[in-house]
Amino acid sequence: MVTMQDVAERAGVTKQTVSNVVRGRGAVGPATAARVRAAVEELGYTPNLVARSLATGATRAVGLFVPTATVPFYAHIVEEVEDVLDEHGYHLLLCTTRLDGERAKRHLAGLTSRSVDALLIAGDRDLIDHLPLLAEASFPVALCAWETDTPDRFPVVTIDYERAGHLAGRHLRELGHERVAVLASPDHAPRVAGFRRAFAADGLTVPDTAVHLAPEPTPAGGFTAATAALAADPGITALFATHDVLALGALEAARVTGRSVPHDLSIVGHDDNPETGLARPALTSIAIPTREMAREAVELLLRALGASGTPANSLQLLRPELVVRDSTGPVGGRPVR
Amino acid sequence: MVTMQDVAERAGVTKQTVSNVVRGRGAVGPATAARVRAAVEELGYTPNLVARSLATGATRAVGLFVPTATVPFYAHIVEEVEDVLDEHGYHLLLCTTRLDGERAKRHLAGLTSRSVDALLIAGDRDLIDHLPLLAEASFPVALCAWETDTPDRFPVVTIDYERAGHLAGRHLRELGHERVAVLASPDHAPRVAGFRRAFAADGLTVPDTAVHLAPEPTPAGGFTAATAALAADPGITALFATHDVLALGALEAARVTGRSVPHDLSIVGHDDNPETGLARPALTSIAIPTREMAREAVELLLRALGASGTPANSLQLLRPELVVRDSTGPVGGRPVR
DNA sequence: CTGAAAGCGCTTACAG
DNA sequence: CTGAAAGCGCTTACAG
Repeated sequence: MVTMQDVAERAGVTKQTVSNVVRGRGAVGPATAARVRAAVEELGYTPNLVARSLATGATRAVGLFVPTATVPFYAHIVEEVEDVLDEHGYHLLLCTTRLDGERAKRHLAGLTSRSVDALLIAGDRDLIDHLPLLAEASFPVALCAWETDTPDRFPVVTIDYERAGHLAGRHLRELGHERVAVLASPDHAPRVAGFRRAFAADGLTVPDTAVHLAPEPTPAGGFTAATAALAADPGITALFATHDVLALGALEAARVTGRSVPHDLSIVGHDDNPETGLARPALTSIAIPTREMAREAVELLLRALGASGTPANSLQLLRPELVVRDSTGPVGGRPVR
Repeated sequence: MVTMQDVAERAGVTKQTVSNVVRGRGAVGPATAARVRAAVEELGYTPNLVARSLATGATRAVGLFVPTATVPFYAHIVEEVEDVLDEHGYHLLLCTTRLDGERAKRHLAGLTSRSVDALLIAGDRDLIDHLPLLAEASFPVALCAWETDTPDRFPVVTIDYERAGHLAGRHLRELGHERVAVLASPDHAPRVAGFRRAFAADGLTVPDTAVHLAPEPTPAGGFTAATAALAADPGITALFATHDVLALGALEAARVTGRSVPHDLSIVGHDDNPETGLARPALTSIAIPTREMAREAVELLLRALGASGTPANSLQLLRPELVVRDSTGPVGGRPVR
């Protein structure tokens, strides 16, 4: 491996000068600089980043924890984080925790030892018990995509999930729906609360018995929950699924029970997952600014790196938006004719 | 930050001894070791990985290039790679290239400078032009998930895609299909070739006019291609989609043209993507051992790290399997009654 | 079983 | 504008 010293000898200067030229800093005469650059070229010199890191105390790498990479929501976060890092010349160290707290802890310990300059934790509940370990971390830490029990020790950039639920509820209210049900994943309490608030504003109640937990966050789970909801109260005219994949199952349940969507049953999803774009009828959903959220979180971290070192401890809420498509319509919307 | 020297002073030994205790190597007396461990505990010492890397020349990090993280196939590769690395105490440095050759090149340059111990490139055509840069890399490089134009400079672990196409073709032949069409993505020539071989074995030809390129790897692209195929030859009884998402579009095209699947039209997909499990009828597909492939590739790299340094330059082909479900049936299968 | 020395390849002040 | 020195925190032989 060719070192800075080799280049220096070749160019007839000292390695300090080579360092200056390579980094484009410090004052170097144009003739000297040219000579150094030529030597770099001839020798095929490339600086040893590890040595640089040891000297500067910065690795130019940022760690990212996500629960998994196979769920599109997190895959988009990964890509956006990488984009921002790339723009700033940083590398991405990825850790997926896969519902495994021990694994999460192990990775955390590994990263803590100076191998990253900052750490972003995206919606990772596997890590929540180990968060105290980070209290004494020597680098900035931020959280994003956090829905419930938001830790207050670190800055958080997330979605206003309560508002998301409210958007869904208000949309159904504006269409005149009164008897409705909710298909929810266990972690989605804020969405459900927001949904209820929209009904409460009109003096209506969404009872606990109308909230059906999906056994798993898949179309099959949504099918099960929707079937249960329809059986519990066959008179409902609309369904709010706190996740698009659950809405997919609800669509199937409507089909099986002979209900036409949206004429007999309106369905509104959540996340506006592009991967569910093939659903028919096209799903009305709540769009989540996932990539913007990830970007804000990384930039917050990177700003802290440039400045004081610790980011301002704040909670930033990104706003979701209602996207109306074909799966929702006015109550009693079936053409009478 | 507390250093090894601090621990040494506290324990009344030299830092070399601390090093030995921390790494669990070298011979240290039990009493001394206990004293050192206590000092580590009290001071909250954690070794500086960067310094260790500079001294040892190993970073215990492996780089992975993938085209994107948002396609499930690659997301699974990412997770499997990370699993294997985790088992061996390595970290994952992730780079997605996103159809951007310049970006790929930039990342490659960044990683080459000693910041990874090995590099795995998964099906990344964005990188193919820059592969020569790696010829002089000081660390082992391997490729996986490569379908066409497999570079022969590096070891490759991939899928036997030709065999995958053959499995699809043979399955349709066994069901008696003779007039068929193929919906293909441009990069999937080997799958198409294998498919044809199955027909050629029986003296049948799948003409070029029966191979329809999908404009994009999405259900919409599959719909377009399938519609074209059905218009070009309304008499076909089966369709092979070289990608499950294309098969999804084909299902829709069958519906639109009033064909019942599998009675009027058999459809076989490729990849056995779990995310397409909601298709109705359930899709017959070719299952790809994605995670096994990723595991083999990383382990090959890790083995090289332990041994000589350069892995044996070989081509390893993992075998796909046919998974029969409800979208394929015997030709002329519509019940007559 | 323990210690003193040299070195990994760079950067950061500080003289000239 | 250029050079000699010290140091980043660890590990690797090598003496004792």
